[in-house]
Order: sequence, then C-alpha cells, then structure tokens
Amino acid sequence: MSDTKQRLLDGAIAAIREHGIAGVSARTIAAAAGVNQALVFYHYGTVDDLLTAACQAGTAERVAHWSTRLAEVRSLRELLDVGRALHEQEQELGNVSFLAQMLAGAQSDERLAAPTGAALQLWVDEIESVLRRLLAGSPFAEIADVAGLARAVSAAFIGLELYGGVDRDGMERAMSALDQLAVLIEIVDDLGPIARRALQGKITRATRRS
Amino acid sequence: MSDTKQRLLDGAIAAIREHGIAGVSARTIAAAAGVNQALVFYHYGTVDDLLTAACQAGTAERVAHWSTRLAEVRSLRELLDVGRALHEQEQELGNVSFLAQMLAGAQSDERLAAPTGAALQLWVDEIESVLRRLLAGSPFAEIADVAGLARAVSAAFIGLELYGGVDRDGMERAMSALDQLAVLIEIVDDLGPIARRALQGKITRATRRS
DNA sequence: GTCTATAGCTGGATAGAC
DNA sequence: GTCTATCCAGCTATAGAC
Repeated sequence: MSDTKQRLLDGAIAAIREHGIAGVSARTIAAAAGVNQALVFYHYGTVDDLLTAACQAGTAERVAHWSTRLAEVRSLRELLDVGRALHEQEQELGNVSFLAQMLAGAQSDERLAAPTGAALQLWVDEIESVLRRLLAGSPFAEIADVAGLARAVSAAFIGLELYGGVDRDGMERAMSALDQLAVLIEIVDDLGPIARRALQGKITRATRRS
Repeated sequence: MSDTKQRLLDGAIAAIREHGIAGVSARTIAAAAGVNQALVFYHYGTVDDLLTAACQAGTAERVAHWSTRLAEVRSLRELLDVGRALHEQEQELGNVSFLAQMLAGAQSDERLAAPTGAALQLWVDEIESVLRRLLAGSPFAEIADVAGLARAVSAAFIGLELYGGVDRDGMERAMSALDQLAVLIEIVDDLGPIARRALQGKITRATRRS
C-alpha cells in the first residue's frame, strides 16, 4: 500500500467526518489527504470506490483494535464500560460518525449499500461473539436471540451517534438509561428455575403475538 | 398555505426519501413536487429553509396523527405493537427515513441541526409522555430515567431505520430482540418489595460506576 | 405567482505534460 | 505517479418577462 493510497483512505474518513456524506467530494478528500485531486481517480477510479475501500479498511482496523480488549471482558457490566469507552474513543477518531454517514448515503446509493453493510457486519459479528461468550450458561441465552441483540446494539450505536450530533445532553441521558436497562439482564441470572421458566414463557407469548 | 407551498413541503420529503441528503437539491425537490425550480427560492428563500419547514411541518403532522393512538395504549406490550405499526407505516410514508437523512445532514450543516433537533424532540416528548403514563405507579418508574429511555428509544428508531436500508432481515431480527428485552421491564412489576429494592440498589451501583 | 434564461460556482472525470 | 488544465453536468440564486 503506497503512501498516497493510505493518505487518501485517511482523507476520505476525515472528509466525511468534516463535511458529511452530502459534502464529501474528490476535492474535499484530496484536500484532507494533502494530495492532488486527480489522484483519487488514478488510484481508486471513482469517489464511491474510494469510500468503499475506506469503509472496509477503516472498519476492519478499528474492529481488530477493539477485538482484543473485548475478548477480555468477563461480565455484562464490564462490557458496558468497554462499550462506553469504545463509543467515546471512536467518536474522537470519527469511525462511528463515518459509518453513520455511509449508512445514510447507502439508503439511496446502492453502490454504497453492500460495502457499508459488510463493514457494519464486522462490528455485529464482534459484538455477537462477545455477547454469546458472556451469556453462555446464562439463562438469558435460552431466552434471547443473541444475534438479534447484537444487531440491535449496533443499530442503536449508530442512532445514538447521530442523535448526539443535535442533542449531546440527550444522548448522554439515553446512554445512561440503556445502562440501567442492561442491568436488568443480570437479574435474570439471579432468578430461580421456576421464576426463570415463567419469564421465558412470558417472553415467548409476548413476542409470538407481534 | 398555498397549494404550491404545500407541494414543495411534500416534494422535499419525497426528494430526500429518494435521493438522500446527499442528492437533495432545489431541482430534485421541484421535480418531485411537480413545480418550477425557481419557486423553491420564491417561497422559501433557500433549500435549507425549505428542508427546515418540511422537517417541522411534516414531523408535527405525523406526531399529531399518532398521538391519539398512543394515548389509548394501556400496557407496554400494547406500546410495542403500536411501535411496530408506527415504524412500518412511517417507513412507507418516509418520515422516519426523512428524519434520519436530516439528522445525518445536521452533523455537519449547523443550519439543519436546530430544526432537526426540534423535530426529533417532538417524537421524544410524545414517547416520554406515553412511557411516563404507562409506568406511573410501576416500580420501574422509581428505577428508570424515563426521559433518558424516551431518548434512547427515539435514537434506536433512527438507527434501526438506517440499518434496515442495508440489511432488512437483520433489522427485523434486531426489532424482535428488542421486543424480548422490553418484556423484561414487565417482570419488575412482578417482583416483591424486597427483590425490587435489591434490584434498585444493584442498578444504582452499576450506573454510578460508569 | 409562475415561467425562462442565465450568471457564477462546484463537482466528477479525463487528457496530456512531466 | 503526480501535476495542470479543462470539459461538461448539475447546483444555487437571481433577473426579468408574463
């Protein structure tokens, strides 16, 4: 990977972070990367292809970076702490914001849909494996669809990131509320087998209805 | 409100829905509205001002529409059902998608930030009032930050909408998982006073730490 | 209020010098 | 590989006819 190609990848993330999907262009990317505008097309063909590459490479790098730390998590509360730290640090680096903007663009640009979905899937897989490990042996694993939960967590991260852009205090309150809610999961572990079975039936009935 | 002004408001929502915040313009809006492009500027001054007006009027109308139905909800499970119906219908009308795109644009266009935040707040207030009514007298109200929960729900709606654009099946699974999770709230009502107090202390300790 | 026409600008993409 | 120069499309916004 040549220096220029890497600078363009970093520049793409920086440009989207600064100008959003609506304001990103070969010129804004080149300016952020400190290279000539024509090099975008020489190295990547089109702006979309560069965004695709940046999405793939950037997300893979961040997921790999957090993967080791997530592998050390031993409880749901620890996971919440790591999740908060992850959110804060990625927000500074702009990767959550980058993914959110790509996702917004992917809604109407089908060339962005596949790479954005694949990048998000990297996070989903990582979160799912952590949740599955933590909930192994827990009664909650029998009740919950862990794969669905991992997707919900990922989607909520995106939504909270965007919401924080127009109401930072509101986002903080929302995250604290989710912390409280997540602790509810832990109480299931404290239930006896009879109460647990009753809960399980309750959830099955409730979700089958809708 | 003249016919043309209303057509432009509807056209703005339709254009954002079709082309996203990155592809919306006076021309695409005028085409969707079936009017001349110059009328955008005659009636609203700038494209941003038109988007602002569409955001305000469109969201106020949809919130008012659902407000009556939400007022009839009597349980959390009913609320989940209404929430699903709301998501499906608004997805067809494009209002959730519109808000998501506005939110994405608001991250880097400060002129969109205030109106988008205000529009989202209309949903937050509505959800908060329903939650507060449903949880009145419930032990969960003593534990939870209802205002934070309402914000989390709103943000999650946005995130799920965007996620659904790149992985529809994944979004469905995520929503089902959230259904399961929401039922957990109901079990708190079944707890006796001692278990409830223990839970409350547990949540307080867990959230104070982070 | 609505239309045409257009000025002035920015964007994607390419050709060709170096 | 990198640069300058440039074409052409599409954009905001306005002027002026109707």
